[in-house]
Amino acid sequence: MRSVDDLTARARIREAALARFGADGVAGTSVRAVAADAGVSPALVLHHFGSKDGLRQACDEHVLALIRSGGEDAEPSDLGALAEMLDSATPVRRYLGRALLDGSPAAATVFAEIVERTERWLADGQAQGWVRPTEDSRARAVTYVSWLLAPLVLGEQVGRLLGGDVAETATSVRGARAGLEMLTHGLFTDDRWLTAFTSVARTERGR
Amino acid sequence: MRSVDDLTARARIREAALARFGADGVAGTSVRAVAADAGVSPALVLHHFGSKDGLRQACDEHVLALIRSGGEDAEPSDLGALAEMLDSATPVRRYLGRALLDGSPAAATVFAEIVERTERWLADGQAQGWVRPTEDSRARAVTYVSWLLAPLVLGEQVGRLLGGDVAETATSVRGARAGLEMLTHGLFTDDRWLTAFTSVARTERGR
DNA sequence: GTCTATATAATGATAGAC
DNA sequence: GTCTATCATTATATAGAC
Repeated sequence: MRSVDDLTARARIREAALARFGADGVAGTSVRAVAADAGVSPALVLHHFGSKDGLRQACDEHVLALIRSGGEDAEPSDLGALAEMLDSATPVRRYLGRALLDGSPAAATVFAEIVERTERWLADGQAQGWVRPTEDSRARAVTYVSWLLAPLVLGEQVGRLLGGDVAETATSVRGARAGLEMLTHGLFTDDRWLTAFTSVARTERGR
Repeated sequence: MRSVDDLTARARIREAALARFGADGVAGTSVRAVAADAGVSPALVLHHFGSKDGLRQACDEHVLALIRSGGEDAEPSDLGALAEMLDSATPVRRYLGRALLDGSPAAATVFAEIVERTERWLADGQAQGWVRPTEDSRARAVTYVSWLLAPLVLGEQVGRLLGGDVAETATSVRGARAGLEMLTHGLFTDDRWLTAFTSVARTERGR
């Protein structure tokens, strides 16, 4: 693991901004705070990135590159390489969570790309017989990804209720196991909620 | 539906703050902006709520009361009364999403209460035979709730990829249906991911 | 590349009239 | 209850020396 002062000042600033933006949000973070964390003057931050928004964009692009590098090779979007990358880098996880909520362009791209990969992955599985068929494969992929990313945004809440620290390995293992259980055996033993919902949706559409 | 100017100034300010806080975050919202939306002077906002943080607390409590009123009577925490309430009030949804991410006390309470209700609901279902048994009912309830609330936080992303407007009825119906499908029939046809994960988790713990 | 010093605008909050 | 006027602080951003 490389230490902090191995980085150039520019990279150190970006790293500090990523952490701050993730923790307090972009609006809740001042250039001064980032500069202090990075051990430089506020002016240097703006010298390198032009403006606060420029700094935000640089963080966006950095995270986007990270996500892309950590998933294109391995099997797409299951709980594999991507989850591992996110699990090892808490600041990135937090930043991405906030970016998804704030709706930055890069976050939208990340989400769309993960959905794309997931949809292909599920289609492969369906062809090979280990994924159940569905009428609306797009909606399934989107919903699956939103479930996959949910702990990323709700991590603090999940962590508190599951005992350990947020994103502590033991904690996330409990959640992931419970999730996989529901995804393989299902949660309900019969169709009652599915049929109930379908009829409600029909009524809704028909009125 | 009651119109905006039926409300007292105090309520109008709170309503405006809820919307702004939800859209731009607390840090990204100025007292002046809230005052402008509510059609009052900035000073009046602080007169009624003491400080910006007081205003935030008032919003928290209001949302907490809303959630409690919209779920205690009906069947707890399935896609029923709660989902309906959230579906009809976009500003509340957005506010709650941000509050969950920011980790306000009220948001933590909301999350914990929903998990509590859900766990009881699932236990009932298990006793009556329409919910599958599990080893870790707590983790399952937490994970289920995080999935239930995922579209709330990732709504913008989900909406964009599913075509329609965010939280448009037709759009959310597609996602909800896909989710229920996975929860009743399961997503995978065999144990491959569950066993793979279990063995990985064992290795992780053993080292 | 990095700093100090500073301009300029916006922010949360207060005082006091009505 | 509601306003106008204002203060003190903090914000982003720039200028220019080193």
